[in-house]
Amino acid sequence: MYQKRNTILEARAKVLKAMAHPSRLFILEELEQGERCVCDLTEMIGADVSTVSKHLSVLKQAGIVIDDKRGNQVFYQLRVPCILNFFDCVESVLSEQAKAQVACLTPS
Amino acid sequence: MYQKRNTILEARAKVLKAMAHPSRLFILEELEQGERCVCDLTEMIGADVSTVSKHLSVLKQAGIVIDDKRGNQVFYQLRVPCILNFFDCVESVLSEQAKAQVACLTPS
DNA sequence: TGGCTATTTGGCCATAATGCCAAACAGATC
DNA sequence: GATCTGTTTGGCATTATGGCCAAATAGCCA
Repeated sequence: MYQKRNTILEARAKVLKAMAHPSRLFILEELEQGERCVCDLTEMIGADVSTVSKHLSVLKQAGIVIDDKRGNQVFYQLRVPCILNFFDCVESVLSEQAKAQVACLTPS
Repeated sequence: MYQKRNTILEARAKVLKAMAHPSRLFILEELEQGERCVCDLTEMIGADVSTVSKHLSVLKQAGIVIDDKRGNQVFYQLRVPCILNFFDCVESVLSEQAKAQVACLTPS
């Protein structure tokens, strides 16, 4: 039973881990607008193509994006768009942090 | 402008990274039920106390939990409960994966 | 076929994350 | 103060991650 729960937690952790990188979050936000080829994303991110390709492969392996080869380029798109709803919540973590920091700096 | 966007993405990535570990997800689920002391969590997780303490410190630094020392024990609780809404979506990633796998194995 | 573009893969290095043990620290109790 | 319990911190070994370069692969077009 515990084993089963752990398996689920590991699967979830993998998905989160796949998202937990600035460039990969950037990619997800871009894909929210529509599909993008590797070359587009590479130019926007400003890293080596191989680096971007590896980020995309991480997202793909996690099941978050899918790829579609057309001609000699590969287009990626979101497979599970709801992924992005989460950020409202992440933002609230961040704004809590900000509030706490202000409270810390404000002489009471 | 790009700089600003990157700062935001880095902040979000930190929150996700903090969550992206099975034991830390376990902790978050437990805390959803209510506050827990380090000793409780340690027993449930079955790792060294120091390990669990470090996981908690990761969550705390990310702003996801807060701690409250009472007597000689420390109780942790969720600071941003909405964090858990996300898992419906993560589950849909996982079920998509499962579907794809089945489709792969099924002779067409 | 040869050359061109787009993408992925392998190799390597630097850095970060994980987990344990041991030691330090904090609070309670005697 | 001495000691016990609960928690955190430091140190270390192991493993994973991120990024670049170089090489391999795939599709196009002449």
